[in-house]
Amino acid sequence: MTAPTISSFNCGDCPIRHRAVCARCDSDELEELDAIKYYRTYEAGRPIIWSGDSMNFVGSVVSGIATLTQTMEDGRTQMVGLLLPSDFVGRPGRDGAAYNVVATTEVVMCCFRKKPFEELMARTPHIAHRLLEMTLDELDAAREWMLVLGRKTAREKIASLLSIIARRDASLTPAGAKDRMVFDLPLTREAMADYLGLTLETVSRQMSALKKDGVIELEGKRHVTVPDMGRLLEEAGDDSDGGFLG
Amino acid sequence: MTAPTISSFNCGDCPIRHRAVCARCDSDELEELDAIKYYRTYEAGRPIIWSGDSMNFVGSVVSGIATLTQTMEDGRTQMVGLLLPSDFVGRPGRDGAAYNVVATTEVVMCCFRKKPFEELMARTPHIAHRLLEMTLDELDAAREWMLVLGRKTAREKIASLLSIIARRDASLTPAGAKDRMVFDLPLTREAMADYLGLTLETVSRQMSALKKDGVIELEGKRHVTVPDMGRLLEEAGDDSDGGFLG
DNA sequence: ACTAGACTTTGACCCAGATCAAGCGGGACA
DNA sequence: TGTCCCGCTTGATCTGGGTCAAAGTCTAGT
Repeated sequence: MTAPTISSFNCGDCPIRHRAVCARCDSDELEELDAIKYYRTYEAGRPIIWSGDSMNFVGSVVSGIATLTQTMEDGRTQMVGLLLPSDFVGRPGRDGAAYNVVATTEVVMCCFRKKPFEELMARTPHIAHRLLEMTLDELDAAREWMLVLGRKTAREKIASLLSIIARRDASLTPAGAKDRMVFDLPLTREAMADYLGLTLETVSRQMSALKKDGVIELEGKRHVTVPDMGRLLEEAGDDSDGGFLG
Repeated sequence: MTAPTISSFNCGDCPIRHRAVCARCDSDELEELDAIKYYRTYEAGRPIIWSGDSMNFVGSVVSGIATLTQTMEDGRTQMVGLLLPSDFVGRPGRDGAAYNVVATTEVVMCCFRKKPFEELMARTPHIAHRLLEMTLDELDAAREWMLVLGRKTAREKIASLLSIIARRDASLTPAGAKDRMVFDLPLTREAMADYLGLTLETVSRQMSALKKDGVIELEGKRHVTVPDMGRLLEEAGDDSDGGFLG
């Protein structure tokens, strides 16, 4: 699966039809989007966009996981976004990319050339509106994340990240058992460290500590079981189960 | 100046007319906004909105400075937004406030009851569009801030904050001398600490260190002179003057 | 199976920044 | 004019997490 061969969806069958930037579109609008869209696949580890490059497209993640990162000249890097299916990449109205976007797993993107998309958006409130809603959600997530980065201990940071990933998985599997939770980490220890502003050694140590204390169970490095979600949320420093309601 | 007496602007004379959520509105749209707006003044130190409260209005900061903060049960607090004139408060489509909003100086808000504003926004692309643009800017700022919180040293954090404030002041005084810069800190040492994820003692020490090293000059506690902006940006760990271009 | 290489864990040590604890300075108010 | 209070500075000490170093483990490829 090395070649950038394109799978092609009819929008009606698209797995992110109801969550992406097109979620609110009616069939006419969808047809217009259909006319300017194209798919593109990126292998795991490949850059999708490099900071500073001029961007000629925007688009949605259809499948896979990508990260948004910022880097300082000396190499320190901070993840500033974790892109999941339906998340939007690129900023209408801006030319140069502000961040590095890298495929963590194989990623399929539904792309739109920037100019036509901007024009379409200008006359399609359904799109602009949905994009606003998604951006507000991202801003909320970023602010939650700022509390984690600025004020939480290493243990709380790890617990926070695990609960965020668990919560997201729960939203895909709606019939969630509230207590027990099982999922695979989509990130390496290093990526977790970049997410949380830690070193990978500290991430590893804290994972081991949480395991020793029975907060999580590990099978291999990536497969996580949380026997008691409430306990994990306490460890994260979030007031009890607020994270599920907020 | 204790009473919540209301000054009343004609929108045409409003100091934030061209930067706020109404920036793109034509005169008809402005009239509609005018019909549902009201002004409200908050004294320095007063809460504007408390996290969890249900919000019956949204609005713009007309003058003064307010902070957005998040707090953990044990009192650790992290600032997640610094609201300046023209910044928007509240989220259309959400009932409960997610953050504490507190007036740092005396603040005048131009408020809209939420329901009518949402209705107006739904049929006024100029408003929705401008709000999207502002939200994207805030998201960018939040991501910049995440790099500061996650990866910068205390000294770099202070230098970053100072350069952000200097940059903003420069944008109001467009004829900026590129090198030398003079401004007043709008924040206490404690607020700076909450902004940067530090303690107030560390903020104080790093301010002293930057002063000793000639990066800044201090007159009183709040009046800052930056003799060489390039130097400050170096100290912030930003690649030279990228901050002014980005 | 065997080896290569990437990812992870664990240990020993160190340091930036937190914590604890005095003092300082300047404005408001008696 | 004093004194109270709040914001700020500075010093002494402690510690969570970083740094450096060495093994362990999993997967893919030969």
